[in-house]
Amino acid sequence: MTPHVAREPLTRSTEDYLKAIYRLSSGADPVSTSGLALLLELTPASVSGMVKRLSEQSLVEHAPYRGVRLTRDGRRIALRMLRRHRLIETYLVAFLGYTWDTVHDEAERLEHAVSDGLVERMATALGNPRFDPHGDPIPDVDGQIADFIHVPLSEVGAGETVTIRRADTGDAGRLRYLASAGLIPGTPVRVVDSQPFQGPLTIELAGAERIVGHELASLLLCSRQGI
Amino acid sequence: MTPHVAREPLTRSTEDYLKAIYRLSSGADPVSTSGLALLLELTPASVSGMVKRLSEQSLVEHAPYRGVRLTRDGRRIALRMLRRHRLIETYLVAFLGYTWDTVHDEAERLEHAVSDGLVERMATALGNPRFDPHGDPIPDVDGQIADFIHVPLSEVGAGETVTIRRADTGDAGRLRYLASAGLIPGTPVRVVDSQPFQGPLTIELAGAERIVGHELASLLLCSRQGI
DNA sequence: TCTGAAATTTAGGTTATACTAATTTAACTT
DNA sequence: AAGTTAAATTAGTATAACCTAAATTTCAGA
Repeated sequence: MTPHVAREPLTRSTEDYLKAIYRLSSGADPVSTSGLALLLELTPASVSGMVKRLSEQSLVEHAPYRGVRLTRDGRRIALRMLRRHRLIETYLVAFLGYTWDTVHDEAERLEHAVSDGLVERMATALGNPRFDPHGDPIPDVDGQIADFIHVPLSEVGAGETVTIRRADTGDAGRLRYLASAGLIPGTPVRVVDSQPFQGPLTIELAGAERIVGHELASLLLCSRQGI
Repeated sequence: MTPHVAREPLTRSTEDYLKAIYRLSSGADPVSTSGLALLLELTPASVSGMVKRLSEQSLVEHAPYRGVRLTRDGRRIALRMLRRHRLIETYLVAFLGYTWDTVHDEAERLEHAVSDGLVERMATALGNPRFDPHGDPIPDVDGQIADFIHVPLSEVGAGETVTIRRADTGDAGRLRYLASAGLIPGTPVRVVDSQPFQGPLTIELAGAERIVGHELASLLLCSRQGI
């Protein structure tokens, strides 16, 4: 179905750049060289050079001094990496005793080494999950990705009930704390009170009330509807 | 316990070279450049260059024009790769539906990407197996590797009973055939008759008699004692 | 002991990806 | 509109690991 252009094999760097560009492309605005450099922990000069090569391979479109964006091919690869990453994380948590705050680095390396076949076997073993342990949606084989509206918990009005969907941080300390507090994806939460000016929230969670600071609440992305 | 020298991170090539050198070091004789080149599918010139670099890192000892052998450090790394490779193969077969003739390539890539932690989790999930699906012994965490005496089935005398331990080939066709014939590691076999001059063998396997050609019989390495 | 073939190493070149330093472009301020 | 600053690019260098071609070493047999 998907048209596969015969192309030179992807290097690890190529995969990392495409993934990073995808990650930074919220909305349609092009991604900046410096943003990429920051995320990839490289110098802007290195990014400039690599971006030029990626654009020669038609994986990105580059308007010099203006920014990069993914082409259709580039996006396809980025989504494939995202699927791999999230499925690997889910697999490690489900079958090998990892916790959601420790899977990232392992997945980061494995995603470049697994074959499509292995990824699909893992998906099957997991029952084709649609979300990873952090609540992030897993793209399907054709690159379709669930994209429902997320509201930071900090912006939910008092009285409203929402379901936690994602913890928008990679920080292990915060992730551990959130998990220990029961604030994990899939959990329904009712906001009892929300103080203004970066103030704390009072929430009802599993029948009990609890106070959450503004910073953590802003990381918890929630949805209003069910699944 | 094991003294770990702080050293620059191992590249994928380094790991592959050390593994290959280990593989070719049967006995104590040094390994030849051309042998390595053949196994790694590289030119001898490339191997020469890399061997020099490895010896600067004290991972091998190189006597120019004479051959290479692993140092203690080099051997430790080679055995770690072997453990990874064989545990990954075992895991893929046990948990993800792979067959013993299809795991090699996947393991070949994964062994460079997994962490020690993941390898040990897989080992635990498998109950710390001592042999992989091909019957090859898996080195333990300290690099100890089972090493019992192997006799090719073709050289077992009539009347003797042995246990198949390893299929000494990477050829998928042969592996598939052997499996379909029930000739897999762990299986006890009695040699009923053995014809001379590369002739076929008659064996008794699971109560039934069966004829096996000399070539395949020579690939089946067996042990005389139990486990 | 010499010699020539085979094995090995060295010399020099290529590619991918990084770096630093220098330059160019864009954008903001006044 | 000009000047300043921030961002991005180019220029030139480095490293790992490969290659081909040329030179060197080893060793077996005459």
